[in-house]
Amino acid sequence: MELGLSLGDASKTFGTFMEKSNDHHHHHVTSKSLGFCMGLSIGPNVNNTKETDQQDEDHDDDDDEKSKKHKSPEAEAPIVQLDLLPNTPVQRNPSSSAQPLTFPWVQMGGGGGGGGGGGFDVNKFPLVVDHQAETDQDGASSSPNNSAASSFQTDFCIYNNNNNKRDFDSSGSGALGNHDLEGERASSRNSDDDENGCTRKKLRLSKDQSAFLEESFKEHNTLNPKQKLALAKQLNLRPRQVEVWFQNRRARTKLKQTEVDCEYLKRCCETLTEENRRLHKELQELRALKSSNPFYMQLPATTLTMCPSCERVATTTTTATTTNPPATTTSAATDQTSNKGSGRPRFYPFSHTQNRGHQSTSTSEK
DNA sequence: GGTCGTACTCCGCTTACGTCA
DNA sequence: ATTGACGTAAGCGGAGTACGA
Repeated sequence: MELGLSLGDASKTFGTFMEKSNDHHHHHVTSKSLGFCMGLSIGPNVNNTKETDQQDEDHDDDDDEKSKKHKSPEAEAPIVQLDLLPNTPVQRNPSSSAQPLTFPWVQMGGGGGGGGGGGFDVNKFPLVVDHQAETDQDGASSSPNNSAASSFQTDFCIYNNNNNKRDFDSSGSGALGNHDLEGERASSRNSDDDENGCTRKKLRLSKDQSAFLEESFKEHNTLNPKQKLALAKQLNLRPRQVEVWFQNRRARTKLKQTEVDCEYLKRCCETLTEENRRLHKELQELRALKSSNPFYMQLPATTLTMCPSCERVATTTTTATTTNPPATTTSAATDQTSNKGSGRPRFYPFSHTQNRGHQSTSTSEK
């Protein structure tokens, strides 16, 4: 009797898994490839590569070098990829794709007395905050972000008055006492924060601004200085704000990707545990069958082995007296030790010598 | 060519604020 | 009205890189 339970060459199966994983199919480690290896591919992923390639195409200007500098960490993201970019609709100008994106708040600002061709500028201190007009405009969208922007403008009034007009804080939050502290903590690296003579408080970007940035992030998750300035100008934000937004956005993407990876690996682990349990049970059953039916030993053994390379199943019938199991479980080293000096011929159903694409599962064959 | 200082950007961590249930 | 959880803008520090002196 011969029990040919080939679990495959671990290393080869791992390679197979990796190849499959890179092929956008992140299935579980299938039971078909009986190799007990877990592919935790942390190699370069396709999506990021594509993204950076596109980025390279976009950056055929002077800023190429700088924009390429910090590419590598992102390129090493795990292969388990999920498009985490929300499908945020951005209101593009449908009439002309060549024209820059326009947003309602830009036009509102121009027509609503914002002046200076500017729209709703969250970074400029309004001389007079027309709160009624603001709420009227917000009424059209009823967006909480817009309302946040309104309170933000009110806060700007506060900061524009030497950080001391706390009574004007319309938000009524309990953090008023931190305003002076905020002012002191202004970073020297953000010198543009002080261009208006005061330090800035944290703000909420408007819905449209976020949508625009999101669209831009879809195109390239990093910015070169030129793009940053253009975005900042288009959104009436400071370049530093655009920069921070992209940094935070990348961090969020990475965090979510990590969560997805973790979940995927968890499922892989569960699958492999279950597979391991099943194979152990199968092995026990076969051993029990072997002990209970010795007559079975007289029959030619049937070896069902799967090539780890091409996953082709080969069935071979041979005599029990002249063959050894190709591999009971795992390593060729084990086979080597067990057969050392025995002089027994070994049998493998695959003629790998004729096909260089298939690696032998045992070194003792050579 | 090697070294140093500076500027810039990135990331990770953290803080603080706004929003919502 | 209060409160805790959550999302996120922003600050800070360290690291890496480019560039000129």
